[in-house]
Amino acid sequence: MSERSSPLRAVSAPAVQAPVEDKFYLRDPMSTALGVRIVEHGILMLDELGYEEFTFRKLAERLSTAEPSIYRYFSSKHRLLLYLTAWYWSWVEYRLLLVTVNVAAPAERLRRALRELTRPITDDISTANIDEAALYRVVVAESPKVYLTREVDAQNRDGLFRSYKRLCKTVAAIVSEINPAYPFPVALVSLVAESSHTQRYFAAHLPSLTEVNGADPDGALTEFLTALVFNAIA
Amino acid sequence: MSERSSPLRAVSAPAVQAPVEDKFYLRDPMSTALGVRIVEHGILMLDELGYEEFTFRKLAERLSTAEPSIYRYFSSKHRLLLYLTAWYWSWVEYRLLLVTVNVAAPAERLRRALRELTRPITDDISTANIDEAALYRVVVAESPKVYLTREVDAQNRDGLFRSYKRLCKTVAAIVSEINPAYPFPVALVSLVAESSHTQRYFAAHLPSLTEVNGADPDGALTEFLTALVFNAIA
DNA sequence: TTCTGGATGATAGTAATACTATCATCAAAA
DNA sequence: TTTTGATGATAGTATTACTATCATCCAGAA
Repeated sequence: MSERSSPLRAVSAPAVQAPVEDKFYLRDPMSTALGVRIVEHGILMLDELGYEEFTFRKLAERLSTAEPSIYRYFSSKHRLLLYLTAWYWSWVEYRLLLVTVNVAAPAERLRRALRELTRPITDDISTANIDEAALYRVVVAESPKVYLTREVDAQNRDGLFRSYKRLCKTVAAIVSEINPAYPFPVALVSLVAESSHTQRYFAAHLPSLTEVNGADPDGALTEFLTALVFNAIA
Repeated sequence: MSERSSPLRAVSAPAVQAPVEDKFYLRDPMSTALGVRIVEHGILMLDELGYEEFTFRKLAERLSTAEPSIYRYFSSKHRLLLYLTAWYWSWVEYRLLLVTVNVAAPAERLRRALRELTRPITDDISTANIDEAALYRVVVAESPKVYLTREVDAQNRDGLFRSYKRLCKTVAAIVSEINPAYPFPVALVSLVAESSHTQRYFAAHLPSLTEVNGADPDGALTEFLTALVFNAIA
């Protein structure tokens, strides 16, 4: 056993034993060396192959282990993706809190929060074994698949979307601070969160569906969505 | 052979032989009785089972035919979904043009266009054999899966997303008419088109991610997105 | 009327996927 | 030293996503 703890816990609630997190996996992948490699190379292979082509058999081959060993951690590749996206949202929330804490003016806090929400995540040394940039690409290309299934309701009941919902609620609270009368704060934030991924995907694959494609696409996207929010709540 | 023509052609370009449309299917489903039943019950089964659980084998059983007969029309269930979503966007564009033609004021034209873009589609007698309401639910729950695959680029090259792109371009032109300086007209429209589905899905399955959930959710969604657009381009 | 082509039905088969079961091994904690 | 828990290795199942083949059947041309 290693001394690593689950990234979900590390990021969001280090000291608390959150029983709900266990629903993502059968065995905490961050508690063993094999588990860490499953997450690490799971991200890389999802990035390389895409969700549909990715299989546990291929991952097992890459890790020189057997398929059942992976199933001991995650009951399906869908659960692995669910785990990775939850990790991603927790990580975004962590960074978002970092840059907004101690900022008095709510407008500036919102501006910073939106920047964290809409910019791509590049690799970060603070998380060993996790290629953040690859994870970000996986989230952009695959994350809607975690909730667009017939198991959403059951999985939502199990708390598997908690980190995403909490993040949206956090940012929505800033919106309401600025304009308490605005009737759609959470919808506005979840729209921005989803759209930042969708528009980036469009820019890469269906470029005629977006203008976010010039010299500085990242800056343009943040600018586009930030203006959208501030104009909506003005 | 029946006298029906492809709905894609019927809606978007009745008189033109559009060679590109053929890429959706191996044989035009609207040219035969079996083809029509495949589309008709394909929609119903996708609505009932969801994309993942839906298979051509189950559809064949329901139609009292054999699996290979369906493969003669569509090379995969993904192609069927692609065909259905293209049909959906063509249909939306048709209705949108109906309610905006002969409206002089661009602001009013945009308002009407956004209403068509964001409201749910209910059944319509003008399309026999097509349950529009079921198709709409399928599009809301499954449409991102048509482009979130590794085949997007090839399929985009084949013109399979043409109807969606044309619709966004059409509405974006109204936006530019109102404010020629607005830098993101197409992005704004594709964002609204996607978000109208996403927010509706959230309302049904992840309700804490949106406020579009009260007494009149349809009205609230249209209002939310319309205000977003007009404030963005003001 | 016969012929013929195009659509369908029926059956079979394949490679791969998404798992599950079982048992032996092996290292470390108790 | 015993035992626990993780892993390795092998095998097997049901289902999926197709493909191949051939017989039949009906409508329209000759």
